[in-house]
Amino acid sequence: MPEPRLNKRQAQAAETRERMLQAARDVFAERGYQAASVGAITTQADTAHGTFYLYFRNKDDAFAQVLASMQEQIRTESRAGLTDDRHDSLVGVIRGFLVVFVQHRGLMRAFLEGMMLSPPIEANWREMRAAFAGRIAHRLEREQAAGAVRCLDPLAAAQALASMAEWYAFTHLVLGDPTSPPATEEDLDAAVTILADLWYHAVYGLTDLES
Amino acid sequence: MPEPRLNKRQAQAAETRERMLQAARDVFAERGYQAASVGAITTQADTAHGTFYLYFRNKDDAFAQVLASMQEQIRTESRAGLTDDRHDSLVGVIRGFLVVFVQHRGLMRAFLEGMMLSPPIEANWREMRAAFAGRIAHRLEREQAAGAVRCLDPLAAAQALASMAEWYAFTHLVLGDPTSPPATEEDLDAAVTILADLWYHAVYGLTDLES
Amino acid sequence: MPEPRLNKRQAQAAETRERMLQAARDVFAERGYQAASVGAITTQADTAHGTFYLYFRNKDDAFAQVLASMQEQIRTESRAGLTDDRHDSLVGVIRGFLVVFVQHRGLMRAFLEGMMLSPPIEANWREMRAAFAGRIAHRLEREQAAGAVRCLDPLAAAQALASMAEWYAFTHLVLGDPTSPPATEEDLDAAVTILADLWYHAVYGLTDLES
Amino acid sequence: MPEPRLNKRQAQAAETRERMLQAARDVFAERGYQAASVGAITTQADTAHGTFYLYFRNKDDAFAQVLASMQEQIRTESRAGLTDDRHDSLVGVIRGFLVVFVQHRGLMRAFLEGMMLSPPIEANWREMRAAFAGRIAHRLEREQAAGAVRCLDPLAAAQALASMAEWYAFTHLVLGDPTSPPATEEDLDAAVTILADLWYHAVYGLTDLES
DNA sequence: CATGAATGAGCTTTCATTCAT
DNA sequence: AATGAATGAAAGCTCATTCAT
Repeated sequence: MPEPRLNKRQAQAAETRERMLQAARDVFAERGYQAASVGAITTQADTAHGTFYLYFRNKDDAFAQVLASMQEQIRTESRAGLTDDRHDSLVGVIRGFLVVFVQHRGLMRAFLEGMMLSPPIEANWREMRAAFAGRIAHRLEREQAAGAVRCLDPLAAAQALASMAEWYAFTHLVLGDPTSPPATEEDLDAAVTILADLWYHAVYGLTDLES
Repeated sequence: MPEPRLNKRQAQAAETRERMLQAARDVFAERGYQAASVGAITTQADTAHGTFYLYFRNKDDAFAQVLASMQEQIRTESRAGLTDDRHDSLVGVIRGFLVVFVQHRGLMRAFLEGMMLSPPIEANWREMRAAFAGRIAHRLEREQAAGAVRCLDPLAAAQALASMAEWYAFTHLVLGDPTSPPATEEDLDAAVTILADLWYHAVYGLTDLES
Repeated sequence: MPEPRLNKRQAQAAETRERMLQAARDVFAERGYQAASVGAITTQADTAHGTFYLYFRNKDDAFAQVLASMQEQIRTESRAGLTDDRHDSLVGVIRGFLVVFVQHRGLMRAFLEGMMLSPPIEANWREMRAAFAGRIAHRLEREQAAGAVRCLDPLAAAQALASMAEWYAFTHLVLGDPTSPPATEEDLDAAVTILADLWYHAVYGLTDLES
Repeated sequence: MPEPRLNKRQAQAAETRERMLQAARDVFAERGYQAASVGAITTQADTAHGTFYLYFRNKDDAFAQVLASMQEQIRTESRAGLTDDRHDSLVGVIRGFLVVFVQHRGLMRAFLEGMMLSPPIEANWREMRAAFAGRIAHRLEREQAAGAVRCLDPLAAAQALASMAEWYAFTHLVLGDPTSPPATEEDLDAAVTILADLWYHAVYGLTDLES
């Protein structure tokens, strides 16, 4: 059984780690990937400069941990209940996806920035997207098997549709005029509507090409 | 007949400017927006360090000029002949759009990176996208008026579809394992195919919602 | 009793700070305000370049701190005992004033140089002089009230007399052939004598104008 | 007899020289000694950058020529008529001296700045002051011989009194709050009054020391 | 576990001066 | 006589990282 004195130290360490991680989150979200500095993080965490390196191997590692914690949070929250209705179900999935961009605005921005600069971050993002596209592709395959969807490459289609949602979300909900206020609930609704509509028709729609 | 005396110096200066601009292009494309350094550019251009500032006000100005020259080239080349056929026409537009991403791989990456860091660059990109989306929206409106397209917000739809093309192009043709070779002609063809297919059905497709 | 663990680091830091400040003093005194470089200071202090910025916000801040330390030293030393005798007392004040110029030759030169280049430094100097002139003016007023001094604007007179002392001191004790040795004790004595004589007659002398 | 074609060139060259000198004057007066740049001067003179070096050996040389032309102008203008009256005569001399500071405000400031940085400029200034002090000393000697002035070192006294005028003029008429407007006619009058008064009493006044 | 002083490579920018034209 | 492109040596400042305490 661990002695209480050690436990106390461990507890304090855990508390420091949490504070540091939260500080990193804040700073990365506010300043972006490059502009975030170790000094700013330790100041925010109210620790000494060197303490940073007790919990992170380096700045990149800190960013990776921040992203990981964000992704964990997303996984926990996004248990979108799928209904029977194809369209409602799609709307639900898209909304769940977009909500993430709104909630983690600053971090998503930093994520994209980091993606352009650091291969590991790019790989991270690639995985995230592969998971999302994979689920969509899987669903498309089943619907194709059931004859509900016309013939198209399920994976490519899934990636393209995910791209649409992702980039539309990013440009409309994350970027936006920095002077103007962040995205509102109405912006989110409008985005869900147009994306779901196009997505639905892209997949289930029939055109003269099929006739 | 122009005097040779005057021309010789001007010609040499023009040559230097061209070399410098090309060097800036190369370095920005290779290293990205932030990591590019004035020193790397002048080394590449084989000039003295200070010469950089004869041709650019500063690093940002250099990047702006590089982007401008790229955009100029794009405008010159992208006179995609539109055919009568709706689908062929769409394929042409999309292909023209994607080709840019393939040709200016590194620069597009730096562009996106810069977008996240510098408001003027973001504004630049915003304009570029507004022009593209505007043209699409305009076309959608006309087709709606002609009854060929169902009721949907033309601008929002145009932006969403442009997002799809843009981000799919970026992630598949620009990003990607830096070790693996760049996108091939087949990658391009595949991208055009899936994007055109989805786009076409998203706009012209009819589903049970319309019945 | 202070813990040795804490003290050792603090002591080392204090020592570094002192070394850095002394180095800054030396370099500013030797090269002047503009020509002094951060590199020269850190070389002199035998520290890394970046260490400079641990102790000073920037070069101007370093200069301000150097001046402040000089002024502090002056304040500490200049507790000139005033005697009852008007003339002796004046000689004491003037000597105390001049001694500063001799002791801080290089720094006074840099001070004056900085004054011409940087408004904050000018303001600093202005304050210093206002304090000196203010004290003189105050004394003149009292003596006027006592009928010992003829009618003249006490503040203007104080400023003019301070100017005389200041500029004579500067030109004779600070400037001068850089090759020739600095001012000697005799130079100082001679300066005190002439300044005190003129000052005394300027204030207490009677001429045909008063008859 | 020189051919007219050559003369024309010479005339143009003279005109360019004049323009360049005037531009240098303006720039040095406006920006000061260090901050003045060759580029600013040639821009102001509306010539090519390199042309500067046809007329000046380097920046220091340009400043020296500017100062020389100013001093020439001062010599030409300052033929102060001396009256029989000692006091009036002194007022005239002091006023003539102060007027220079008011008229050449910016240049005087640059002069002082340069003095602190460049030995040749310091030497230049030293000469200028020696001439002024010499004339005063000479007059004092004559008056001492005539028994009108008490026993004091004529040269030292002249230097001290010149210092008073010089530094009071500089601090009150040249420096001044940069935000406040430059010295007015009233400032000048006030300065003349106080300086003449103190000077007169310093030289001709009798105190208890003489009794 | 926590500290924070110290490091030093690296960056952008300015500008006096030269010299081929 | 005039040009102006080219040079390159400085300079100030930031910040990720290390390590003795």
